[in-house]
Amino acid sequence: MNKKETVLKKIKETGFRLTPQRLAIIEYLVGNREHPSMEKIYSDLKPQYPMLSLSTVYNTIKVLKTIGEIQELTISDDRVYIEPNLDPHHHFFCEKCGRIYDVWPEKQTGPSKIDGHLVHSIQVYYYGLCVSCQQDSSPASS
Amino acid sequence: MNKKETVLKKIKETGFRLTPQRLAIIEYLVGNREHPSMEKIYSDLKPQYPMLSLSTVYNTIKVLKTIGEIQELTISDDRVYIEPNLDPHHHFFCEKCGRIYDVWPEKQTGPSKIDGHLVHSIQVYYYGLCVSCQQDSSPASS
DNA sequence: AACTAATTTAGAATCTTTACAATGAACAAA
DNA sequence: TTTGTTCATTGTAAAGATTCTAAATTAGTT
Repeated sequence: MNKKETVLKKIKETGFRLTPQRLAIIEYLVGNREHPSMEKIYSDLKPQYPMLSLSTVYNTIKVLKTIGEIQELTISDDRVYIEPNLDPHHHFFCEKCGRIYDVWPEKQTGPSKIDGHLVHSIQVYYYGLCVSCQQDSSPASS
Repeated sequence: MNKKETVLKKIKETGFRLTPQRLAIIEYLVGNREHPSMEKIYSDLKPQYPMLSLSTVYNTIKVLKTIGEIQELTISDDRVYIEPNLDPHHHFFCEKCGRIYDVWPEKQTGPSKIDGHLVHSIQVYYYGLCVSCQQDSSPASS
């Protein structure tokens, strides 16, 4: 069973309904190695699915987060980015261009408890100047 | 020279002006082990400094970030939290009550470059259920 | 085919953060 | 100490992301 089928099965099992809009969003996210914002998901899908609304994107992302099939990155204060790739890894945020890069740690450290607090997930964010922006000296893009 | 004097000196040296409002905010933050939001800083200081505006809090925080005397935590998507304590440490965010706890790593890992990207700072965020919320079974507070 | 509850939709509302323009004040130089 | 320039403050408006709402629709079940 592939990833998409796994997600659809989980949707059903948890009592959520499968709608064309949700299917479209799931297909968009499965295998996606980018970190799209809500607006990006919406505007990318809108041409092909004109019956899609931004509210539904928010709603579906909430469902997918609830069933543990995506994570939300609060790496920047301007908006939330979606991480569909649950393989444990870190992120680098370029303070100049705003791009987000995946960073793969040699070994993921993941304590289940820390100071008595129960840990559900961990996010490691690196901030700085990306390779691309180190080369050119043009002004910041955002 | 204590911490407060260091910050004041740095303000002057970098060409920024020292105003009563900025002094009040700096005094509020130096030694503060909490993670106040902009609104919290404003409402805590307002009674004693009625001539303070929220705009000035934002402005002063921007200055303090520029001179490297505070960090901003984007641990939650609802707002930015200020971290006045620059001793390198991590943070735990309780998904039930919203409290932020400091977490002190045994040894801080801090590469200056990763995949070629120049790293200026690192944030490690843990998410889960805090000690306090594990004990009681009352509904979430936010 | 009918039923019920979940979902979608568009738009309004909310909330945080930024922008703006007029007023005020810090700092340096005379 | 006074003056002048530039930066800072203030209050409000604007922007932008996210949430809420209520009516219409539809998925999944009977």
